[in-house]
Parts: sequence; structure tokens; C-alpha cells
Amino acid sequence: MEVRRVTIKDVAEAAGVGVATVSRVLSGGSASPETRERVLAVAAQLDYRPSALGRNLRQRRTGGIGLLVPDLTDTFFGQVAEGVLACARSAGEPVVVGSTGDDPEQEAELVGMLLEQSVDRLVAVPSGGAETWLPVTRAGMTVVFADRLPGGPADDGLPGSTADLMLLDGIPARPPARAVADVPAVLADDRSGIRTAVRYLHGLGHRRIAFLGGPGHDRRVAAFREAVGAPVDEELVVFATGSRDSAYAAASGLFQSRPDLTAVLAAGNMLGEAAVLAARELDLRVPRDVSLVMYDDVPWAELCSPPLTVIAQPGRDIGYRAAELVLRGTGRRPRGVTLPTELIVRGSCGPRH
Amino acid sequence: MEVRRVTIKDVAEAAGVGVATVSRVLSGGSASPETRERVLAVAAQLDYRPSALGRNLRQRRTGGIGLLVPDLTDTFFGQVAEGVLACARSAGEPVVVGSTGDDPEQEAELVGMLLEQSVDRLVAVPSGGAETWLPVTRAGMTVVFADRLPGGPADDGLPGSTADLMLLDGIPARPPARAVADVPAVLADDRSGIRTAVRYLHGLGHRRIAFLGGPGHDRRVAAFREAVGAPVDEELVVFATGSRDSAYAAASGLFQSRPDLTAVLAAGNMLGEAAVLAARELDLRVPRDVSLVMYDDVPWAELCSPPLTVIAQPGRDIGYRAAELVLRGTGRRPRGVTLPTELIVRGSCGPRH
DNA sequence: CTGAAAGCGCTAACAC
DNA sequence: GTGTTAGCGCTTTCAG
Repeated sequence: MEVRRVTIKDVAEAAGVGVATVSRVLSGGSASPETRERVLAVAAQLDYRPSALGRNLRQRRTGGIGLLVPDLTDTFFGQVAEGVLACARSAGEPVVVGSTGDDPEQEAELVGMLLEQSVDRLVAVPSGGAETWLPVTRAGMTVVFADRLPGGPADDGLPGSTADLMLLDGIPARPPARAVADVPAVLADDRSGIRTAVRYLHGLGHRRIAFLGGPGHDRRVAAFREAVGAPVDEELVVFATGSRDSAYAAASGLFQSRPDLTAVLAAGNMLGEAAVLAARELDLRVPRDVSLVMYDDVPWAELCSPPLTVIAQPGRDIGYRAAELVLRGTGRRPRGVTLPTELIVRGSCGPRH
Repeated sequence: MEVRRVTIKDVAEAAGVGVATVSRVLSGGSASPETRERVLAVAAQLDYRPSALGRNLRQRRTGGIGLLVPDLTDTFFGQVAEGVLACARSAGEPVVVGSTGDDPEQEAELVGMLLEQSVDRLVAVPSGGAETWLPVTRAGMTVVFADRLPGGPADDGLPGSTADLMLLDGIPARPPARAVADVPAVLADDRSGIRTAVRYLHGLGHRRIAFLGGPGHDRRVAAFREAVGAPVDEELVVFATGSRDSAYAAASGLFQSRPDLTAVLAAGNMLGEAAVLAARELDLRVPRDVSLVMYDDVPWAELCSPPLTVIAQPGRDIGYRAAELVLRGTGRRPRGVTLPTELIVRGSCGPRH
């Protein structure tokens, strides 16, 4: 059943040359036109495929790149993944994917697995903080973060002094350690996206705007705080964990504890989904009773009624660019790239009532 | 920068034993308790990770399993992928993922890449027909299909004689070649799902029910034809290619060419999305003017208004079971498994008007 | 119970 | 130009 693979030796024998010659020909080295032709012909005829295992082992190089996302069921991360896969394919590189469930432990475990596979280039939407990522970069992995940055070790969501922290897009990123802070990242311009949304809501007359966030939305809260200006009503800032249940609970709790809020900004599409559901359950009409802006322009945003006003970020591009960075080895110039967001106004926001 | 990996040799030296001993200890072989302890200690201290490359090369075994899906942006396939990843992780196996875009050519290319990586176990939602898959199985790959079966070579969607074809779930699957027909598959019980939905619509008084399908929905049309019984109005059976645009065009065209239809069955969530959009664009009210049943119970189905009545199939389970099968080597007894579907009635269907 | 040695498929020196 | 050879890190006989 297990058909023995055709090896370079087989090709060499069949072509009446040495293995080195075959290797050279196949990797575009020098060879007499005649030999080259013969080898190529034989290789094709035998349907020879060089074993990546052998090659990688010999070259002590990695095969492929790794991709870690929190949840492939989330359309946005699906977009990111598609971007990474597209770029990797065009480079002929395989992609080993892992889903972390937004759990630092699973994330660490998956990284270990990648290391074992000699995959030393990684695109990650990080869940864990510096304590997870410091060892990884130190292990010699080339990593590029996508969509978000690792949170600080003490992830209380409430950065204390924001004064002497490194600024990325002007948002305190609380770089937990030098090495991790130097990891390039491909991010959406959260600051501008959130600011635009908040201004839009302001313009509509809203004053009590809630923020509904999830894991990894540190930069977005920070941007929210900045955009709102003045002291933020802390009760209006709530966080869920990664699950749908948790998102729903957070949204529902928010609406019930603060019936006076007039608008909510959901920092991710799962949060947005939860907000719509919770609002409906509580007989809150959108946008009459409450206005809603959601992060991520997923296809179904348009199907809601009313269609959801969203902050669109280019998931696919984020993935593609991250893969590009990691593939080109991120030569010095580690600073990553920031992609634009866009406020797409549909029907889920109205004037304050 | 590139830190040399700790190899088995390093561990052996540090522990004052031979490499063979280290290997044995780490793979649970025999060794004196004392030696074992020492080796384990040293390995842990050095943070030694055996290289999968070396191991796999030596054992001429594959590392990991492959996963090929049409599009990770489609929530359903995201669920399937999550299932596969979950199973693979619990088995400690890495997963190499590829997105085919429902294009047989890309699919073939990706399979080639997997072969090169020595990945010889594959879970696939197939796009190509027998001509793609026959060579693959013959190359010695262990493959398990998920969610659908490869279509016939002449994929006209209109099987001619259904008499002497192999029946799977009683649906003509048009097995294009012995080898491919023997590939195990994990499928949802499309036949029952579709039948239930059609009966439900019948019960509501609908007689002109349209079928909106996409790539890989051969079994579903077949089930539709069977459920409707009698000769089906062929104008009411339309197919889109994989893209969202195509789906929209198909849906829109259907509504316009046959304004007399009263219900539509969308064979996948992207088709359902398109149907909702097209209906809205044409000022068709759901369910007053047209009833809609969609395949796949994606989270947003509930967010639509009215919430969509769906045929739910367990995407995650499908992926998980498929991975299980491919991991346990699918010992003889290739027949796969069929998982139940469920009609979830929400608000998108009403009595015929 | 343990070590030495042979190779898995490949590439990169190094000879010819 | 082309062949020979020495490993890459690992497991697995085969002796001791």
C-alpha cells in the first residue's frame, strides 16, 4: 500500500548521472544543456518530487510558516488566514495553522509544536502576553504579529501611567519587554477607526457611549478612551472573554445595568453579534433605542436589519502583509505596518433620543 | 541570531550517555531507572525538543495531516477547520492548511505541495472530480473527504441514468472511479435535511420552490429532486460558482426570471446570504413574498430579520470525525460516517401567498 | 541495559 | 561539468 517514494537516487540512476547533478539541475545550477534536458525528462517521467524533509534537514532550514489565530470560526480571522495562505502559496511555502482559542496556554503549546516541526517563521494573532512571547523570540523564531499586540503581563486593561511607554500610532502599547516590542506587527489603524466612530456618534448627539471589548482589544479601549476624552464612565467599558456566551453575557449585562446608555461600540464582530442579540432580547430597538457600531466589516453586517454601521479593517490584507514580512525575514527595520480602517455608515446608528 | 538547536547529541553528551539511549528514554524504551532519570533531567534542563524533521525522515513517515477547504472566509468551513484542528491537537499532530478557492487547479497544486512535505494524510472538502483525486489516492495518500464528495468528471450537474450508480445515503453519488469511491467521507445527511426542508415548505403550501446551489452541491440537488418528486422545473434549479458575486448574480437572476417562485432553498450559507441580499434589492419581503431556507446554521442566521430558518449541519463535528478517521489510518472499512442534520425553524418561511 | 553505526533524502564541498 | 562524499537529527538493528 505504502508506495515507496521516488527519490533523487532513482532519478540519478535512471538518467545515468550522479545525485549531485540531479540536485543541481533541479535547483537551477550549472549543467550541460544535454544533461539538464535528460534529467528533467526523467524526473518528469518518474513524477519525482524532491522531499522537503530531506532538504530542510540538510539545510537546517525551516519548512513553511506557522499561523496562529484565536478562532477560525470568527470571520475576521478567517479573512486574515486567507491572506496569509494566499501569500504563502505564491511563495510556495506550506502553512501550519493552529487555533488558540484565545488561550495563552494553548498558544504556548502550539508554539512548542511548531518549534518541533522546525517551523521558525510565524504569523500570530497573539493571545498571551510578553511572558509567552519573549521566550519565543529568544528561541530564534521570526515572528510577526497580526491584528493585535501581546498585552502586558498584568493585563488589567487599565494602563497606569501612559507617559513613558512606547507609542505605536500614538496609542500606549505597553511594550512589556524589549525583545517583544521589537517584533514587527501588521495592525489596522485602530486609533483612527475608533476616533472616527466616536466622533460620528458624538455628532449624532450621543454622550453615554459604551465600549464592548474582548481579548486583545487593549489598543482599541485605549483609543476609545482617548477619543472620548475626559474621564470615561468606567461602567460603560466592559470586557468579555473569547467565547460567544461570554460576549452575550457582557452585552446583556451592559444594557441592563446602564439603561441610560445610548450607543455602543463593539470592538469585534463577535461582540457586535452579541450586542444585536442582547438588544433584541431586551426589546431595545436599533437604532431608535440604542445605536451600534461594530468593528469588522463581515459580510453579514449588511444582512442585519438595520444593516450594521461598521469600522472596516482589511483582514485579508493584514494577513497577506504579515506573511510577506515574515517571509522576507523582516530584515532590520522591524517596525511593522499600519493599514487604514474605514467607517462604513449603514443603518444601525441614529440620533440620540 | 539563529540559535543552534539543541540536538539529541547535545543531550547525550551532557548526560554522559549515547544518543541511542537518549532516543530510547524519550520514546519510552527500556533503560535503567537511574539513566532514565538523568537523561530526562538533562533534556528538560536543556529544553530539548526532538526534531520532527529528523524523526520523520528516518521513519519515512509523514509529519502531520493536511487540510484542504474551499474558503476559510466561509463560516461553515471555518467550523470544519476548527474540528480538524481540535482533533489533530489532541493527537499532537500539526495541520498544514490550504485554501482551494473551489478551484480544482489550485487544489491539485496544493496536494502536490503536501506531497512534497511528506504529508500523506489529508482531510479535504474536494473541489475537483475524480481526475484530481484518483492520482492522489494512487500516490498512496490516505484521504478522507469532508462535507462533500468529488463530482463526476463531466460535472454537468445533471446525472443521466441514476440506475446503476453506487448509492450513498440513497443518493446517486456517481462514483467516477473505484479508488475514489472507496475514499471514506464524513458527510451530513443531506438527503434527510433537504427532504425535511422541502416537506416543511410543502406543508406551508409552497409548490414552486427554487434550488440555489454552488460548487459541490451535487448531492444536495439530487436530494432536492428526489424530495420534490415529479419532474422538477429546471428553471428553478440554478447554480453559482464559488464567489459571493456569482452567488448574488444567481440569486438575483432567479428572482427576476421567475417572479412566480414562492420559496427558495439555498444550499449553502453564502448562497443564503446572496438570496437575502438579492431579495431585499428587489423589494421582495421575506417571508411574505418569498420563503427562504438556508443550509448551514451560521451564527448570523439568527441576526437576520427575520431570523433565518436553516438546515443545520454540525461543521465542527464533521471536521473532527474526518480527522479522527484519517488519523486512525482508516483501517479497512473505508465507508465513512454520516452525521444528522436538523431543520431549525425561525422566521424566514411563511405560508404561500 | 547500553553504545556504535547505518542510513532516511537531500545539498554543498570538494575532487576529478 | 559531474561524481563522490559527508553529514543534517533522528531511530533502530546489532553487538557488547
